[in-house]
Amino acid sequence: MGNADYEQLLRGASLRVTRPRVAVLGAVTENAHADTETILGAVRERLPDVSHQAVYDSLAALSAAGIVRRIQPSGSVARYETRVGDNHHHVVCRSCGSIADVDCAVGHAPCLTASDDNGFVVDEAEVIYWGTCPQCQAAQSSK
Amino acid sequence: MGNADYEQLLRGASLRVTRPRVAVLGAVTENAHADTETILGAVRERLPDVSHQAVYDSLAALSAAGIVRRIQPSGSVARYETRVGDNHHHVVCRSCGSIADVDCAVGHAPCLTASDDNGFVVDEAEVIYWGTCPQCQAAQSSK
DNA sequence: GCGAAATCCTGAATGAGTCAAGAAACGGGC
DNA sequence: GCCCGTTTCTTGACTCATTCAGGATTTCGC
Repeated sequence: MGNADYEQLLRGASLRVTRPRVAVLGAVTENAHADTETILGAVRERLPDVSHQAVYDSLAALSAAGIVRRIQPSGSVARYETRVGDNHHHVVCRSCGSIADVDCAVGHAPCLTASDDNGFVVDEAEVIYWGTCPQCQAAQSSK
Repeated sequence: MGNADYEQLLRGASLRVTRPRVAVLGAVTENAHADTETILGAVRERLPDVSHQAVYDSLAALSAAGIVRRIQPSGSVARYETRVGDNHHHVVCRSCGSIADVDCAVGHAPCLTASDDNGFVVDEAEVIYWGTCPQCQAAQSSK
């Protein structure tokens, strides 16, 4: 994906096209599930003088527009990804915190229907699987 | 539930029975989905001189033992509940942050099976429904 | 190009949560 | 019922992701 594509995405969401935003979008695309610090580093490879504040603002704007998705498993800092709108979920490693994508197990949005919603109007279901990643399994069994 | 019951729970989990722990357990039981500050306040009604550190330590010990469950939706502080082991999930209001329980929509632990686990060994699936609570719906429609 | 509005920068503040070291409490064994 | 080793609690300081504020720049419709 080139910068032109990112600009398209931004314009399509009625967002102003600024260099920090394009760079943030690129950084998030190339670093799935990255935390803010990693994104900041990646953005500075493209645009050395961005402030961390601009990155926070951009991420907030992109999240609000639905272009990026913010995920934050318990005990972790915020992480971001650009794969949105396809109903996929995440596995998180309890020991190292790494995250991987998981397509929804049971077809299309079955988990979206709560049996008793207590009067809430539900618009999204988020699933987080907790477990141990292959690396950590190997590390533990070799002890 | 009386303190004797809480003591039983603690002993059953091979945890030492201390007054802060009993008080924390009581506070979490009576304040479902409460954040740490609320729990601290409730604990101090029973035991005025507990330190906040003792509450953090107790919550960590109880969580590790599986007696309480820690939940932390994105953008929220940590919250705790005592209803564990029954595969229920949560609805979170996007505008006020309130949380309600939801029994699993599709029977027993269906969401526990990821379609492709990327080599992860999954031991738990956590589902968070995002939406708007009745109060916030009313507040928004009356604007 | 021009100007209003949005966005970005610099720099400081917030606050949930953690760390550390010594004091006190728990509970198994006598 | 008391002792002792270990766990837990207290006090107090500290970390660090994230947010807030005010002024300077940039964007984009006209």
